[in-house]
Amino acid sequence: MNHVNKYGPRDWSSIRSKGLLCRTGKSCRLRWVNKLRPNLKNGCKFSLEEERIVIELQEQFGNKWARISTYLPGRTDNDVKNFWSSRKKRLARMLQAKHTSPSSPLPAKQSNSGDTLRYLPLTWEIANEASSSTQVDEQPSCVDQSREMLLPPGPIDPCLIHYNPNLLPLEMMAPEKSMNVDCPAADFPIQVPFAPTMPVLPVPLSPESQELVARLDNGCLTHGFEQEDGTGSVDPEMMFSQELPQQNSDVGGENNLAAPDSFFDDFPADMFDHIESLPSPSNWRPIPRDKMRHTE
DNA sequence: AATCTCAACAACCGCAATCTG
DNA sequence: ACAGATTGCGGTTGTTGAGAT
Repeated sequence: MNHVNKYGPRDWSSIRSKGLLCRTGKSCRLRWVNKLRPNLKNGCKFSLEEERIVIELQEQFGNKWARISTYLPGRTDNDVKNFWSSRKKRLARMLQAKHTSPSSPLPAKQSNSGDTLRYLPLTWEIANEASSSTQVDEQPSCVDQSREMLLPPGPIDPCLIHYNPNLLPLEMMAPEKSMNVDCPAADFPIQVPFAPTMPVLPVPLSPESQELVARLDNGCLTHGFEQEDGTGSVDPEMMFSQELPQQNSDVGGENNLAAPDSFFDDFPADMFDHIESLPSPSNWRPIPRDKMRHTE
């Protein structure tokens, strides 16, 4: 932290050469990016909204985690990557389970979703099993163990997506805006690319369930997209090319306001004065052994 | 209470791009 | 133009903690 305060988040190799730490500059940088950097949402689970963003952007960008993370304030590429691989593992397990016992009923937890579950386009999952691994990667599970249900990335009901075309990736935002991220994610002071409106239902349902019901009501899962007036269908790819930010394809391009690299460079010199500094050794207190974890 | 399973997280590794002398 | 150093990114693996059995 002191090094970053003094030199900014670069010149990592000098940390080692100056004997400050025995770690490589590379791992110092990683530690900074993933843990020490200010305004990270450490310990916060991905909100439904963040999950949706990841799913959408992963489909568009592929495994460009760094790029995707620029749309998720407070999340690092590592966060996104870990989140995605967790989902992938879950999906793999579930597909396998389905394969080995196709007639076996769903676990009680999942069948709690009750009638809605049987409307899901299960052929979607099965079809993807035969496709390439990347294809499978891009198509997360409809059914989630820990949460009741998560839907495939597409098609998404356009009525539920309100994309703000003025949105810029986090790195492009003015520092004072991007530095103001609070937990939980639902309280974003910053707009995220997708902000769905949840339908109001008489029965208390989880947000996930509400979303699912909304989609089912619109028949979007099985019939693709419909125009707002209900006539005809909309090509999902078409829709995404319109819905997703044009500037996405320009990230790193010449139209950028700022490239990620220059992000910190543009900060005022005293910016890091506000970053919590390490306590002096005299203030260190012993950490109970069972609480000890990667403290550095 | 002990053990097992699994999701989440942290860190390492290798590669590619970029920078610098 | 070139080589070495540095930085950034994505894949992978190891660790931990919580919940289930």
